[in-house]
Amino acid sequence: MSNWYPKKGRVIFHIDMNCFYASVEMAYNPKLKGKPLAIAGNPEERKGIVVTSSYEAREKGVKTTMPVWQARKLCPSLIIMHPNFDRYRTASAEMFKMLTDITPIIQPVSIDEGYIDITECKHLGNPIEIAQNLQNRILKELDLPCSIGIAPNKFLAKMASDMKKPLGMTVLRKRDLPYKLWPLPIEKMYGVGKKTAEKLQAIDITTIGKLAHANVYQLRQILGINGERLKNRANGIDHRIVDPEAVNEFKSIGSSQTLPEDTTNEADIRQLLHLLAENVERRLKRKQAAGRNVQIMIKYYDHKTITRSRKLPYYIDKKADILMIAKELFIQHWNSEPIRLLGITVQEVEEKQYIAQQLDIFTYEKEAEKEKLYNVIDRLSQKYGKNPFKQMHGTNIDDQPHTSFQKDFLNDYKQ
DNA sequence: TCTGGGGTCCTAGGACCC
DNA sequence: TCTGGGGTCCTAGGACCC
Repeated sequence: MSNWYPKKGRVIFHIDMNCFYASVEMAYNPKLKGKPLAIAGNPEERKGIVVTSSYEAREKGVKTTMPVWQARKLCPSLIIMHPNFDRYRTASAEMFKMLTDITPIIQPVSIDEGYIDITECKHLGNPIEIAQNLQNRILKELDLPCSIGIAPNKFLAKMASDMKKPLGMTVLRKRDLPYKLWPLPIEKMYGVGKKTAEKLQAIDITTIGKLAHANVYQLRQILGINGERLKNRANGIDHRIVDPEAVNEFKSIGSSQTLPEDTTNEADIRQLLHLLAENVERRLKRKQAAGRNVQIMIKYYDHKTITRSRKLPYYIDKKADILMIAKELFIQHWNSEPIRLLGITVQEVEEKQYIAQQLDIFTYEKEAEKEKLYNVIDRLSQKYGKNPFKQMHGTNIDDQPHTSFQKDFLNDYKQ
């Protein structure tokens, strides 16, 4: 193991918290240590699946995304807890704060993992020492185990942190590839999922090493541009930088939920759409952002899923606006079959401070209102072949048969 | 008794303009 | 008369990750 920084090139860490949610619960309540523990969303309902589990549970075959009933069968003594997201967010924030004592070049990837670039941290010691100290500190002060991958780029650091768990520390340099990376089965490679693995296996690419030496034209043919990229990664080539800004550049904000049971009940559906729009509004507000594309997702009883979206000529962030578009899309595209899950996502999201510069706020609101009204009238007339304007402002809205959706929709608009 | 909820990125086809 | 091709935008779906 080299104790020296490379003469050229970077030194990247990938820090990966082990069984994060389960470990946080164990730090919080040490009596749970050494026991099979699973964190699962709504264990009593059908959507209850295992989100994370302790190593003791994994030994019994409990896996992430496994339905709770199945996990219980495999491990009758399994302790099941609801997720305490506030707890996890706090622990995560404390962990990331420790990283700032090493370098400001930090890129969080999710609540429990992130990259740092320590190329310019020679004053803190060699990479091994820095990693060791960090791992010890996280364990000592937060009572949380992590694995650290040390490599010249992000991809290798990511693969390295995965090689030893828990409390692992793995160096993966270019010269280590032939014996540390290449023997791994292709499906272990980051970026290769089930589908890609199947395609690669079909042409006898069964290990990362075989991918590293594969014909690039053949790869491009079956995987497109991604084939080339994967081959480069397998050869240890990855020029992506550790970007501290990336975390602020969110592009969409969505909320989705599985219903307690498959349904065609319009009241239930309407209620859920309200809830989803409210969630999205709240999270947009929290980020001081707005978006100009609304997408709905409908997953039917048979898991067939459709998405339908509409781009808007203005930015929105209010529940009523989000809901209006979502409902229109829903009415237009629901095929009346039982629904399992609904989702609303606002896309093309920008922080308001950047949007405000585009248009003076008065013009913006006026134009937006006008545009919205025209669009609504247009689409309603197309759909119902009547003059919807008369309905909206008329007195006899109940004279004609309306579905509850249409009524609800018009009510929303009048507000 | 199967299979959540939050995202990102890429592809492909059609509309439209020049 | 009967027709090219490039570029951009929009939409839908799919693959992948945690």
